[in-house]
Amino acid sequence: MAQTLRDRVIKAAVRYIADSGPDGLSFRQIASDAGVSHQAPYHHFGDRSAIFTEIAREGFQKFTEVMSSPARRDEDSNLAVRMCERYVDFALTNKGYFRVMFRSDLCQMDESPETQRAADEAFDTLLFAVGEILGSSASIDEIRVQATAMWSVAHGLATLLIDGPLEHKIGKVSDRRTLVRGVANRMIDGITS
Amino acid sequence: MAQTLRDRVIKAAVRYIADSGPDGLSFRQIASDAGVSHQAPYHHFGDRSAIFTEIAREGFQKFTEVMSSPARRDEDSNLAVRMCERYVDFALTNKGYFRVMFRSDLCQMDESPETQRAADEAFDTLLFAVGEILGSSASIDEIRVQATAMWSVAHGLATLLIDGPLEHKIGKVSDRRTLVRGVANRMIDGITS
DNA sequence: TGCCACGACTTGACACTATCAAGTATTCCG
DNA sequence: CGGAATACTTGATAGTGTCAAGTCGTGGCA
Repeated sequence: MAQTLRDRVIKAAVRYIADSGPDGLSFRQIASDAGVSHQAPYHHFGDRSAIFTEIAREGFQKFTEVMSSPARRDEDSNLAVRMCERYVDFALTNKGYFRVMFRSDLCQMDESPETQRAADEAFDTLLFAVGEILGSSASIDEIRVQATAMWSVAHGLATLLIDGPLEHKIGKVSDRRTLVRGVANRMIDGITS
Repeated sequence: MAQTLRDRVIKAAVRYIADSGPDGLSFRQIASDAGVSHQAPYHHFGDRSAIFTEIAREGFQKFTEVMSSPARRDEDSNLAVRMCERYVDFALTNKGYFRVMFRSDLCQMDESPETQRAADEAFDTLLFAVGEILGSSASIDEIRVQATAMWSVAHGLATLLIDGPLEHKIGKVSDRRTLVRGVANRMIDGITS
């Protein structure tokens, strides 16, 4: 099954970003790796930032799928902990996407309703989960603050693990799962108390 | 008082990063803005990544100062909440530094012991604070997990506010301070319970 | 069948970038 | 006085994003 050039370009870009970050990404390099002229990718993506925007869109889509899938047996039974774990897992196994998704300086959301919508959908799954955790008695405002808290802790942990000095600071993170559950549980105690 | 070219270059770079992110930063543009030849900055910083490394070093230094300064009257009396607030405040008022400090793909810590040390020192102030919060009965492991949790929530909140879609998602963050305190308090409830 | 429009790509050019290499001018020190 | 170090400059090279103008095949329609 022949992959289109468009797909190959995105795939190569995501791989590169996962390895070396988005900054040094070169359209021309990717084109030459794919064995096409330097303008071929340009035909599929208006400009350099467009490919980031598209990667973000796909990323949010994958993210939503992961976050809203039914619980598996090997996952924590607590919804909040599970969300946290999935968030971090997603980030670490999809570095190439994750590193782009939250970079408003890279991708121009305002020019891509599709990416905007994908991001909204992702956040909605989070809001929905927090609503379930807090129960029907919680106010909208309360849900928003709690969702922000949950999002923050998962996002912070993920970014610190990916790009930050966390590993270097707390010693070898030999068992990431335990760390994530530990952190999430502290958080959850705060939320549900 | 004549600022050295080195200082002017860093200042201009930090300002640019705060406005537009680190990616498009151009050595040559900065040089020409400063009215010097395109190689002048190159003389002070071995290469492009060296300026990021230096910005990170200064950033961590400022960060440590902010985090370890004595409590002011207008700050929250709870140490954990105060640390959280300061963290986010620092990030938002020092975007140019913050955007670089945690980007291991941009600055090569491993080649700069000074930056490495500055980062270590920053984390130590955090560990110290968590130690105080938990009291002397807490184990080292417990302190590390709690410190990671606190760091994660503050870091996540800060990055989401700076680069992320948070503002767009939870509506206008009209009173950031209230949001940060709200989030921090949820976290703290978890930690101290 | 003939034609032509359009998508997918190529080729060429331009301005811009980081970086290497080799200058120059000043200052400070033995 | 000499020379080494410091703080630059000028010049050149390779690589970059992007504009503009091709080419080439395939599908649809007369």
